[in-house]
Amino acid sequence: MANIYDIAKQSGYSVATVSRVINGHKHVSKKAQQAIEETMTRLEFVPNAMARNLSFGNTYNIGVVLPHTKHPFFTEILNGIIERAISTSYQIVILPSKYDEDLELKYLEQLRQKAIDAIIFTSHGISLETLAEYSEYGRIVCCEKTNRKEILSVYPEREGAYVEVFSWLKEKGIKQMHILLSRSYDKSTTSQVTIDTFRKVYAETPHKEEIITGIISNVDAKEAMLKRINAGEKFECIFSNGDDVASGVYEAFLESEQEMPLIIGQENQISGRLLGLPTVEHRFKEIGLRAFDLAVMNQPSQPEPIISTFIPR
Amino acid sequence: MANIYDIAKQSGYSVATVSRVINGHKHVSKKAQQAIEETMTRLEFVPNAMARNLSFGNTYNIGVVLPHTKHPFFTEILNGIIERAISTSYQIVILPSKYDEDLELKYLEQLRQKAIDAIIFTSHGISLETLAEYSEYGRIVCCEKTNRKEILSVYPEREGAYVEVFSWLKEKGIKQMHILLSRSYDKSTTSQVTIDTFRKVYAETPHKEEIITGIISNVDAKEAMLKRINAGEKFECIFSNGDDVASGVYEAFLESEQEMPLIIGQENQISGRLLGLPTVEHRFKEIGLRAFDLAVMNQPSQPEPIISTFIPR
DNA sequence: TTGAAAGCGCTACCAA
DNA sequence: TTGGTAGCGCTTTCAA
Repeated sequence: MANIYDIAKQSGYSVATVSRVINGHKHVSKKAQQAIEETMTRLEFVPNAMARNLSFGNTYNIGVVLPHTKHPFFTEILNGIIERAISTSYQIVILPSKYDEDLELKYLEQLRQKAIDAIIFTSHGISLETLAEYSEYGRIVCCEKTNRKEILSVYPEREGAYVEVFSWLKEKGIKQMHILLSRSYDKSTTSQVTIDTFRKVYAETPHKEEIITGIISNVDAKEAMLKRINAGEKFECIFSNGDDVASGVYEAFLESEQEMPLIIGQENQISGRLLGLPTVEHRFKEIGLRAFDLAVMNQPSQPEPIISTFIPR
Repeated sequence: MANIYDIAKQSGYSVATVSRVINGHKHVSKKAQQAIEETMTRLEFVPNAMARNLSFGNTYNIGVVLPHTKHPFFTEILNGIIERAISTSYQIVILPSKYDEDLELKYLEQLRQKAIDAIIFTSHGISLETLAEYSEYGRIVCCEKTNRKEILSVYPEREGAYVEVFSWLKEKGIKQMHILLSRSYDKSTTSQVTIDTFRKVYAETPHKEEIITGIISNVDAKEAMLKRINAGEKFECIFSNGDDVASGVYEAFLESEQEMPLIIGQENQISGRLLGLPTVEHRFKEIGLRAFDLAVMNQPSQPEPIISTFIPR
């Protein structure tokens, strides 16, 4: 593979001039430019990306930390990021985490090693303190509300929509409610908002046994519900964390021939529409679009809410 | 940021020895190792990833070309790739293409520029000839059946399942069939297999008007079907390219209060299960797992089929 | 407008 | 076991 020295030698100019041509800089004579370009195409020269990055000091890589890809929160944010990246010179590097703190730390180290220019945490197992510590090595954006100024933030503003849902349910006369969550209250701000909003609207704390965590997929939901149904538990209303999840709940009741409770979904997915379930629409893709902008831009910014809406059905 | 020279100076050893410690090489005294490691932690030193890559001559980046992320074929393959990559030292770089040949060429150039070590095409707009030409710069794997030995290949073997589907439909007495496709016959091997298998089983060529292309999402399907229903077209059976797509078809008929035709889905998605539609299960995730292995390994290999199965309902 | 040479930060060969 | 130094391939400053 030809390198810049070969081009210099064969064209009769210096590497400095060749470099100028490569980068389209001024102060190169027409003659030199033509000779060099001719030589480059003749030798099928392409500049080595790594070497350029080393010289420039940046990588044009944006890392995206994903715990998994089983929930639209993550896949939709990723889609937004990808869509936004396509017309830029930046590339998206996937950093799968499984919420593993060691892995997340490894990725933060990559920021320090300048293997990536910026990092987007769609979610994080590691503490915000630790994230903040690494912000000196590159931009860090987080898809949750955080008030630390070192961390850029764009997040779904769920509370308004949740207030609507719970008020709607209360008005309907719903007394008992099961809540399906992906992660526990102490680990997830989403879980916190959900429960806190319930508490606010209903003016009571949900029973521990009525909060079911560890539910991510349709199958998780179906299995968890079947178990409880078979144990004789009764259900009036189920507030789930996704339409696909809600469908799993629906299937569990259908299969065990129990009376169908009122099921609420989220994400406005196809499954929820087919079953006619009320749902909450979150604009995750927009969060991705915005997260990319924040990762690339240099200005600090306020946490940016992206508003969710309730879709009754 | 401290570099290897700083460590050398402060620890009293040379950069060569520091490098040996970084890479865990032999022939370093306990004393030297301790002194150097102490200095590294004291100065918060981390080796620069770009510089190492430049020296080593590889990047540990695998590029994955995705036309879009609206169909499980792409998202599931990507999931498989990610799952497989997580325990390796390789990273996944997303290369969105929209089937745009210029973009795809740009990505192949990155292979030449050594910005990525290997590239996986989940699908391609560019010709196999061109792909083959670039194979000298890095491993190229393609998620479709190709007989060129320069290109590694792992693909869904659909024909067997399609024979089953069409035979099943024929036995049921289905005479007329509409076929929904993502891309046209000449551009997509999937479309070719679909139509060729229909032809084989039914011993007749499908009517041009009964082949509907450009259908990728649920919404595409719903809109296309509504248009045709409103134009007075009649439907006996619809073979679609996905359960979510099939659901769009279902919704169109439901909305326009027409008699529901027999609808066949694919991908075994939640939506198809909820509607009780027959479907074809493709093991896309496995294709992703395997594609990653091929991209990382150095041995050439035969095209590898991953068998699809028909799920009647 | 051009070129020499000093970076960028690290690896690995060859001597010692 | 160590160190000197020539790479890896490119950019950029400083002189000319």
